[in-house]
Amino acid sequence: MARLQPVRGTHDILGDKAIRFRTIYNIFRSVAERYGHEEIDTPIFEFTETFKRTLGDTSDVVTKEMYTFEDRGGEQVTLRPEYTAGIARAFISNGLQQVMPCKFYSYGPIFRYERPQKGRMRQFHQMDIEILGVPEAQADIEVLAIASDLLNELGIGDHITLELNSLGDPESRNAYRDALIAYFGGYKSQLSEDSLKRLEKNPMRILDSKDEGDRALIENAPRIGDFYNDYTKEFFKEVIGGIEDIGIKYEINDRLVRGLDYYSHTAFEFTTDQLGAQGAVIAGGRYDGLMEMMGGPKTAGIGWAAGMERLAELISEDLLEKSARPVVIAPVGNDAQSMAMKIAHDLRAGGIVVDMAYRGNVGKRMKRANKQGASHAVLIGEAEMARNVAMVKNLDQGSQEEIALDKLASYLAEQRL
RNA sequence: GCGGGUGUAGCUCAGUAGGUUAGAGCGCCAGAUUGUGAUUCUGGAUGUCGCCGGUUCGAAUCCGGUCACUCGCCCCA
Repeated sequence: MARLQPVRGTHDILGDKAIRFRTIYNIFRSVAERYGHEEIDTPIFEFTETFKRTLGDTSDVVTKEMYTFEDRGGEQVTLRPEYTAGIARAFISNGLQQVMPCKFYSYGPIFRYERPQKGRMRQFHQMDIEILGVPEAQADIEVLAIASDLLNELGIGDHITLELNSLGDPESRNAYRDALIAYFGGYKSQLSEDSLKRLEKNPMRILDSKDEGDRALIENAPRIGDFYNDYTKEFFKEVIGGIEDIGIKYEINDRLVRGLDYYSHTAFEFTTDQLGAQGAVIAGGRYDGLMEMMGGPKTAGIGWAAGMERLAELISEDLLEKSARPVVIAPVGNDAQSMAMKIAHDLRAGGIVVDMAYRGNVGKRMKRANKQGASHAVLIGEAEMARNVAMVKNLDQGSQEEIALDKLASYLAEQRL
């Protein structure tokens, strides 16, 4: 136990947890496909440069959280710390601007070297949604609608708040940025150490600070809404109107920001207060500047990522997909055993879930069948074999009946409806 | 990366003025019942007391370190 432990911040997914993951993923996929999204699966690692370019050299993810290593060929590669960069790269690599718009969904592991905590692991799983090539606000609305539908179908919509903001187009955003630098620049002596650094590299991130001294300053800091130009105002209005029309509740949070330059317009987070410090369950935004920054054609983009582990903690037991109850075959004696395998095979070919009670006397095997949650036990011994029948016991009712082997599949199929 | 809490059987946990072979419930295995399952009864195995080192005649218990989990900071999904 001490020796064979998993790497810090990684977990085995089995049992109840695996069922939760599967349940959530299936709902996610069905919602995404209903919106016309198709599956994309990009490699789990990329050239390190891909992430550095997209995430920026100042972000925490790039500067201290990436799993980066040199492969045997001397290439610097990185386990993906987020989805968007890989999908954007795939878009460019595959020349997908020819087939725009592209609506994708994806699911898989993500890696970040962070201090593990509840809801925060080093290998965790995200579901991802992206729309590429749609600069219109309709994409923003659809992407939010997918998130909202997903949460509702997971039965947790009521416990989650959508916080929404607009970062504006580049013009609005730059004006705001300058105003922030001017404002906080006047209080340098009062800013926390972290925020001082942000002032130079990423002034909008100061708004995220939880430092008490900072918070007082932030209270009176300029508001982004005052810097929106007409286009930005119109765009934001359209997004808000669109989600109101389909009944999505939201709260405007004008302190919700994304520090990186390629973000614009819509930014949002779905958060819950039920997971402690790690409250964001889905987060995303519009990144119209990203493709160009990566060296591709200028292409609008918007998307979000959802944390599988966090959602898995929130959903109710009732939602879980129960696996089908098996029919368990209990042979008695060596001859029956080989025949049992054949019978099992035939039943399985007919779509029936069949398990075997592998060993022991009849009592033991029945006990086994019960433990496996079987609906029926199929008993085959010498007496039955001689007459080409099987004894089929309904484990819920305790009744049993002799059934001819060639009728077994149809009998069970009917019984188990 | 910083600060606090925790670490005993597969699971949930008892077990401190340091004292023989470390406990309970659940679960697991076997038998009562060699052709009939959830009950019941009987019996059994649970284990480097997270790991390494120190103090001591003697450490699950005290001390130091380390690893992991956990809560907060940070960051985010």
